[in-house]
Amino acid sequence: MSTQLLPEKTVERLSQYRRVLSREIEQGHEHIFSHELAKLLHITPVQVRRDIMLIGHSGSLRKGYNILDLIDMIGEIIDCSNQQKVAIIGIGKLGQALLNYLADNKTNLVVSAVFDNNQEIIGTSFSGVLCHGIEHLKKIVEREHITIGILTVPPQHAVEISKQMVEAGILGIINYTPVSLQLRGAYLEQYDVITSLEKVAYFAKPKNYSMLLEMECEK
Amino acid sequence: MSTQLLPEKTVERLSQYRRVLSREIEQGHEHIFSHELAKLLHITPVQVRRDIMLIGHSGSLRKGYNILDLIDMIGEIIDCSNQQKVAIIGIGKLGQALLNYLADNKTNLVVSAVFDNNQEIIGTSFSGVLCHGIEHLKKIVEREHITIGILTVPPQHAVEISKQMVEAGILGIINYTPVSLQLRGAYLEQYDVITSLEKVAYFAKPKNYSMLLEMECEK
DNA sequence: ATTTTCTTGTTATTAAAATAACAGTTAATA
DNA sequence: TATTAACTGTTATTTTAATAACAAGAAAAT
Repeated sequence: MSTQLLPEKTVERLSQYRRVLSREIEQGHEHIFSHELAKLLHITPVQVRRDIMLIGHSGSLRKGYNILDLIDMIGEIIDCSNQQKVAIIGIGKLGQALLNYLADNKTNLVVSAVFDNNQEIIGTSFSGVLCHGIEHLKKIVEREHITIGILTVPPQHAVEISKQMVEAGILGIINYTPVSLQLRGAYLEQYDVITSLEKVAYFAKPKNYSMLLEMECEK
Repeated sequence: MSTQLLPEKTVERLSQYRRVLSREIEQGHEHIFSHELAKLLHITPVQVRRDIMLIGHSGSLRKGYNILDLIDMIGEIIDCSNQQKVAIIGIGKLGQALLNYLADNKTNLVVSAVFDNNQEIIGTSFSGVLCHGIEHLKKIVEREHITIGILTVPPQHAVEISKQMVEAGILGIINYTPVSLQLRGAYLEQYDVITSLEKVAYFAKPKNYSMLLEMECEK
């Protein structure tokens, strides 16, 4: 277990390594080379080796990396031995979609509660997870030891509810609303749907895309 | 209109500038200072000025930037004068959620078609957009001059359908499936739901979060 | 008129991430 | 036993992004 923080991008890739590695295990593979893992994710072997170096893992020289060991190691780094619990706040279309994603993909993160303010759905279950009224946020987060929150409420409630989440003891929030938040007391990750689409729009414009291609050729 | 490619991060911020600037216009403001715009997005004034410099826009020294001019300029850069058209491929929960986002937020990107392979929903409309069978992708993309695609199909179809999208003439794809793609012929942006959640899990872990805070203090 | 204040625009520096280069090691091969 | 081939692990370099520093100019204040 390293005592230093890992670079953001490395953490992201570790998550992806783990996913493809589980598939390799299912296919009966025990070891994998850096160039094989790299190919699965369309990145370079050096990047794979560097990431694995940073987490302090070692491969063997002619067999590559032991897949199970690597999966375990990544698990300890990302989600600890004790599984972290997640809450989804705002269980509209996006919240439900994300819940399905988490159910389908095996991750050690488990959604323990969802919250909403729509009286009609409070008390019902989504993929087996009970929906609570938003007013019970603090109580249930504390009781269930939930540490991660997914924020998918309508934008006008984002600021207020994000504050409540931190007060309730949530340590990490991923904010899917198009509202820029600033929190102290919890790690915050923003994802802006419109922005990433507009970014694609910019780089996909023929003039810009051809400039990109030219730059790649120069290398 | 600059002839050089803008940095990715700048493009992302331009998208966000535009959104908050439209709100400023609605509130009757005509000009804005870099530090005001920065505050709205919780970034630094220098970054705002630098981005605006890169797109070749100028503010006035004591009044700041003319908001309408800036919005227009960003529009020309991101979506051209001629509105770009978007298709959503795979209109499950996530696809529908994204469609709502695009409808709610004003952006110059307009969803012109959605596609699915579920016979029951083909022919029905989502937020006023007709759902077509996936087999008509090429025909409709060509007819409607759609250039951007949002990929939200089940993972097992991601590779095959992404190829069809490029063949159909789509120039930019945002891939929400947890499958790593590599395309030639279109700009590709990946977004991995699980990965970003696992990243939050890592940095939210008390030991890691406190290291982050320490690093900020040192500055 | 002159000074001060506050802002933009731009260059210089630092930090983060990706890439390249290569040393070192093991197993297979001659 | 020596040699080659094919890896890993690590350091060095380059690229990209963010931050800091500051010159220059317009309005306001004196």
